[in-house]
Amino acid sequence: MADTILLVEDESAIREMVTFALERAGFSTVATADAAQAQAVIERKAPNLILLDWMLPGLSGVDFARRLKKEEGSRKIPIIMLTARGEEMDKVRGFELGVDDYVTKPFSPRELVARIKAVLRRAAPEGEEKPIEVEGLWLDPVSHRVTAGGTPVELGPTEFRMLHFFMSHPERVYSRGQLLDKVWGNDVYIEERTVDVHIRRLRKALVAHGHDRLIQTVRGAGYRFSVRS
Amino acid sequence: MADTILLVEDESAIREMVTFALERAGFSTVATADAAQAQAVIERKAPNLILLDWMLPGLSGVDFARRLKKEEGSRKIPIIMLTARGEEMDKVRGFELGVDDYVTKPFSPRELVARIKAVLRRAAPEGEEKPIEVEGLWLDPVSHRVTAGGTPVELGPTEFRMLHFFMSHPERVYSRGQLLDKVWGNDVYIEERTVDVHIRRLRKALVAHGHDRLIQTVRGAGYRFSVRS
DNA sequence: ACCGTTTGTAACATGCTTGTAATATATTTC
DNA sequence: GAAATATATTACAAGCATGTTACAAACGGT
Repeated sequence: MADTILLVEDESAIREMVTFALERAGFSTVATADAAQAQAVIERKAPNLILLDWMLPGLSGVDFARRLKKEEGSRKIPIIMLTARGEEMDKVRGFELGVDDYVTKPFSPRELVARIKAVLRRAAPEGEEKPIEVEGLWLDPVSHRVTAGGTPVELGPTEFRMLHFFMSHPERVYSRGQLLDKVWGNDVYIEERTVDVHIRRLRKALVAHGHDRLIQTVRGAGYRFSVRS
Repeated sequence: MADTILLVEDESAIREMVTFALERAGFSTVATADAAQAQAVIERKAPNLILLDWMLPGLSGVDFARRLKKEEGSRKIPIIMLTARGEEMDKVRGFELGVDDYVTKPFSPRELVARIKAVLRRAAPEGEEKPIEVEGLWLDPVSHRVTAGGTPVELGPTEFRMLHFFMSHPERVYSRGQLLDKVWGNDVYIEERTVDVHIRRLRKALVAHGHDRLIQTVRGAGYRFSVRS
């Protein structure tokens, strides 16, 4: 679930400072010193955002950014440029390249983190998610609300995500492992039995209006959300 | 939230002069030399106003303005044309394009800033003028006043903007980060937890008439303004 | 320059959520 | 029918998200 940030910066002092700040802010970070290494990381790890130093040995940050924005695989990854003071005048050129934001050195860790979050927020599709309905059970992703026959259903965050996933993928069995991936995130280390507990909590919240029957156990396989009994 | 002005001007001397004047007047500015670069900046930064030179290399200012007023994404951005003396006769044509004002070279920085402010003032109140009411809670953007059941509610500026935003976007969850973007502005970098404090202040001001229940916490997601409990 | 107000942050308090383990119940297998 | 296996249920403590308060810096008007 944690976003991965790739930092491309040749000065090791800045690299360490930034890495430390990002890790503390809950990001997963990878740091490289030049474009070549960075390219390898991008292909292997598919980072969610790239922090790119303006001046780099070998291929410059500007050229590298241009190349990234041309390649199909990396075009959509947001880029934040790290520039020194005197380089500010070239901002236009950067924006023309499709760079998403700039941070001018020296910068505070807080500002950097805030800008990263802002860019990630803007990059994320502000989904026009429509409410889902099944047999009088409504789930509205926008208002983050669930109602059964008009009356509100109280759900914890995990149960909400789980129900949301189930309702958008009905009539299909998911193993506990798959549910951990889909509902919790790709890189979590949790007991598979824990899924049972959350299934229980979800059913408990739905039982008042009889909607718990929609959450079905498939013995030996996992769970399924289905209208048919 | 400082307004961002995009300047499109091919003469670098004028570009620097105007940039300096605008920065000193508290605007955030981006300058480009031609229409192609400007287009990129518009898409990235969504400036609040565009200063457009009448004569430009490549696509002329007139043609560029026409295109901007045709595109959905840029139609609403006000445009001020920079013209030399002899070109005044064409003003009529320009106003037909939907250009908002003209400034004739040579102009004083003071005059330019004044015109920009005037245009922004005229453009800003776009439909967000009417009072909003929810369950006896009134917010009037014009008089900048809030009343609950007839009696006035004391709010700080930030709380007012926040309530205004909430009341015009009800039944929808906003994360702390989104609220920072929407209520504080795009270029401000503040701790997300600060949102909590302002939520608290807003609730405190509304509690006297029981309207604090409209500001709802959605655990793990953010806050929501909603009539329903 | 002064004073009251507003604002952002830190620190502390509180309540909910969550993952796990332990126990109970159901289903299959032999 | 007993053992083996799979799922259901419950209880709980540790962690985490949010609520709340206090305070100092910044701001705005005079």
